[in-house]
Amino acid sequence: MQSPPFFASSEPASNADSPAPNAGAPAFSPLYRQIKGLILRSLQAGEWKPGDAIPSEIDLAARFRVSQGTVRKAIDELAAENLLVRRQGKGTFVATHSEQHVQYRFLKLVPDVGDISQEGPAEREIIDCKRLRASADVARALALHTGDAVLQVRRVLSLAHEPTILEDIWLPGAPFKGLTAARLAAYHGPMYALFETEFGVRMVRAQEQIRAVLPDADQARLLQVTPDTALLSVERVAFTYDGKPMEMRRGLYRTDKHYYRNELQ
Amino acid sequence: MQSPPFFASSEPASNADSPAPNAGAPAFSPLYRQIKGLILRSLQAGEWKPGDAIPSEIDLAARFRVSQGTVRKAIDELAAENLLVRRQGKGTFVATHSEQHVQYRFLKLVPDVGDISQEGPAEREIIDCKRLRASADVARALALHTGDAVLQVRRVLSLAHEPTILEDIWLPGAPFKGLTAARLAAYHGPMYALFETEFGVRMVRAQEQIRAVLPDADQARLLQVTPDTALLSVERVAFTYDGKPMEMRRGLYRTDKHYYRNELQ
DNA sequence: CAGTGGTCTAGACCACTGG
DNA sequence: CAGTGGTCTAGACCACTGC
Repeated sequence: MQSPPFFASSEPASNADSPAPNAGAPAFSPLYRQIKGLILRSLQAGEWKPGDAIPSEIDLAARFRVSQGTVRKAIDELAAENLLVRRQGKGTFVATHSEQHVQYRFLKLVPDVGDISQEGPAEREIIDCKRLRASADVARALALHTGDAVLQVRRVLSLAHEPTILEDIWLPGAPFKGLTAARLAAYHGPMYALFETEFGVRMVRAQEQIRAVLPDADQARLLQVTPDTALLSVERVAFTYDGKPMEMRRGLYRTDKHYYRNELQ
Repeated sequence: MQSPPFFASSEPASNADSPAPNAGAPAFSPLYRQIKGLILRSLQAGEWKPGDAIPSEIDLAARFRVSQGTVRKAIDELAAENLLVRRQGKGTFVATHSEQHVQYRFLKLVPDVGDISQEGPAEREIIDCKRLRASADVARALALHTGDAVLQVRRVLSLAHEPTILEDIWLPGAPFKGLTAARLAAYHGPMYALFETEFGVRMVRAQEQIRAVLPDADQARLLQVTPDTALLSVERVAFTYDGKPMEMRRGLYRTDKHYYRNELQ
């Protein structure tokens, strides 16, 4: 192997290691993080699509002219972030929302008794799907300007044949041009899988803000509860590879037969 | 370095890698996991206390007669699980709830504006602290029998001088013999830090079940809200090194000026 | 069987800490 | 400066998959 090739690279300074722009500190970045950044860039660029195998560690080591161990450490981190999935004997694959046997990776609601798979697939009903102008809140969450075009979807998910989740979803208009209620209704599988295959938008990370609220009349009716039923309000912003917010979602969860599960570590 | 020493070891089969007792499958366990198990055992046994430095990687490699890289991988996993903390140039330390600058590691409630440190330290008021017999629910959560002695604590935490969290805490009687309201009130710092220093109980992991509820009259009074205020119910079970549940806790959170924050990845 | 990821080793060198 | 964790390499071998 030759000397490390990327320290004086002509690559634009778009490393994935968020170097915290301190003018004074050169912010040492180890080689494996630079490799990680290059792999990430290939993922963003769509060189390998969700579900695909990426090249073997040996191939990547040759491509980047580093040792296999260095590639390995880069892939380790990407796998820990759920961007890649390793399968011994087979290869390393780009994570996808489609074929994951955990159908809803970001849905933390589980039934009091049994598990989510016993309830069968969620029944989905699209209540509404329209284009409108972003409110200040939505614009801020999606890093848009107030008044920019956004798509709003309202839907109800039923678990065990009981309406359980009411969601309002806001999407930036441009990347989701062509998304309609019909298309949503026709698609079977997680919404994020549809985003992947139809719009090339891959959600990799999200953060949620959870509160307890009482529903308004509309919400109560759609969830078939009385207006004095406390509900979980789950506000989510989801991000793509490059860290851009690409979805905002506000869910109202009934928690009479389910709970939001969280592991602390 | 000599040949790996632990494959035919006389150690009792208490590896940390949960070998899933399939009689048919020998369940290959790599060396670094066995080392991890041994380090974990030393942690459980109290060989190194929270806040202490553990021996250097070179020392551990010599002790276990493996390469530094193997020790390193074992420590990597323990650090990823927040049981150890690495500090370059200084050493590897046993994680503690005491001196962490994130004072409340397991508390995910954050203010709508600003951050938790701006609100100053939480004011704590012990409402009640008594010994009683475990109900069926509590016994199940703590892996006790119904009727076993447990300690129950009720307290209110105020953030920004406003009562925000009402907690009922149940602890198994035996390990917490001698814990009184006075002792709790006298201690400044996280309750889990007190558990560490005074009772040798170290919480390393927890899971929470979150629901939306309405308070009863007592609860509403203590939190200074009206009974029609929706609150977050956060039920937590916390575990020690050996995976034994050692605390059950039910928190009621006001979410009018705070929210429960969760990162999904 | 070849090809993949997974483990283990040994040694060199770097970055950071504190005396 | 010595001691710590952090990086990088190179090579050997193991475990798993699928042809």
